[in-house]
Amino acid sequence: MTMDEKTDTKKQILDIAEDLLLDRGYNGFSYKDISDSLNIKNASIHYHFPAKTDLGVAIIRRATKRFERWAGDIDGKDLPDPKKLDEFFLLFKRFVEQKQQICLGGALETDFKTLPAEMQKETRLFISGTLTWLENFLARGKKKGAFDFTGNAKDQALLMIAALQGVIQIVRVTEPSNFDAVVKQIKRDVCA
Amino acid sequence: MTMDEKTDTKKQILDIAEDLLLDRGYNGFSYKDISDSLNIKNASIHYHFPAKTDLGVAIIRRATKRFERWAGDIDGKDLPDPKKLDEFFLLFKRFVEQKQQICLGGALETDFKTLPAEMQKETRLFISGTLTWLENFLARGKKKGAFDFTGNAKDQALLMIAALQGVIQIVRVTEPSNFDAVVKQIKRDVCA
DNA sequence: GTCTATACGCTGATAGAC
DNA sequence: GTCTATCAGCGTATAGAC
Repeated sequence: MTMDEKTDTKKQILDIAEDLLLDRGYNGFSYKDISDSLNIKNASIHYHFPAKTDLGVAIIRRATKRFERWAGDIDGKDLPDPKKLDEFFLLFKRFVEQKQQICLGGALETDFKTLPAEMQKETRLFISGTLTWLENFLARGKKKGAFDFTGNAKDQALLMIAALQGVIQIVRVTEPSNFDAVVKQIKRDVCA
Repeated sequence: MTMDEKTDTKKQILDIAEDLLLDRGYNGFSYKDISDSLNIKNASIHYHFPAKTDLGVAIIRRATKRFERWAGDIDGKDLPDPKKLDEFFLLFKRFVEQKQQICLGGALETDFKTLPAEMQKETRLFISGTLTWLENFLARGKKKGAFDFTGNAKDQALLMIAALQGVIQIVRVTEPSNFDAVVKQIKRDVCA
């Protein structure tokens, strides 16, 4: 009922499209996949998102805002830093558990060279937002003594996100337990 | 001139297709892309590889054999283990440096759910070959005292390959130097 | 907002001449 | 081995009725 509330259909399209993107990559799904899934016609999708690029951009922007909200929440919470880090891991673990999907960053980076310019731009914003948050979180935690790792926070953040993104993909062809194995290994290198 | 020597065209097709796969993903290139690049017609590609699946399988099998050859060479060489590890990192670094491509494993895992069954099978073989080699290499190195890391060799191998695969993708949307940053960070955690 | 109808290029693929 | 010709189906996308 609020001013900026999305129509139900528009939100459903976004949800299904995001699901398909994490499942099959940007070039692996079509408007028909979405319309079939919603029992509507492909032309209806074009009403809400004139071109596939618009849909792609909308998915990334929504995910960016979602992460910013999550980060704001976490930063405001009164929790020990290692617990907060676990929450961060959980963000990735959900992909593995539910549907063996991959994370948005990995999906977009893999298809990067085939993406329209606007999507490439949004992809960079999404990634740098995640990296920056983790870097700052780790730096503050190290100063407080909650974390203890070698090297600077930026490199450590990079290693962690790269590893999480990578295992999620590897899990698809090996076994789900590999995700926890990597998390365990990361924690050993980072926790005081 | 030898019995099993490939025709020149067949090899060129394989080379270009592999290049496109690492650049754009399996669903991001077509027979036309290959034929244009070779100044031949798309029907000619079908002579060498009747279906795209055949081409995909051939790419993975060749990469698997290539890695097995590399691993055999390295294992036979008289080099200190850390130098051998550097050679392994170099395998990944080449992708970043040359064309900002991603590694074969990452490309196939991302598209995994859209791949034909035979390609899925070959993908699993390729990945497990790489993981197994690194695991054994790290285990032997630790026993010798060349490496010193916490946790078991299997988890450490997983973390390393996941991180390498992940940064290669992240580099596409950030900066190439991030690859070296992650390698540096890994080495700190693994070298004695 | 959703529909029908339609455009049109690209995709993987085949038949058959050279 | 490579070509021409051709195919059916799918992809994104638009026009216009309801």
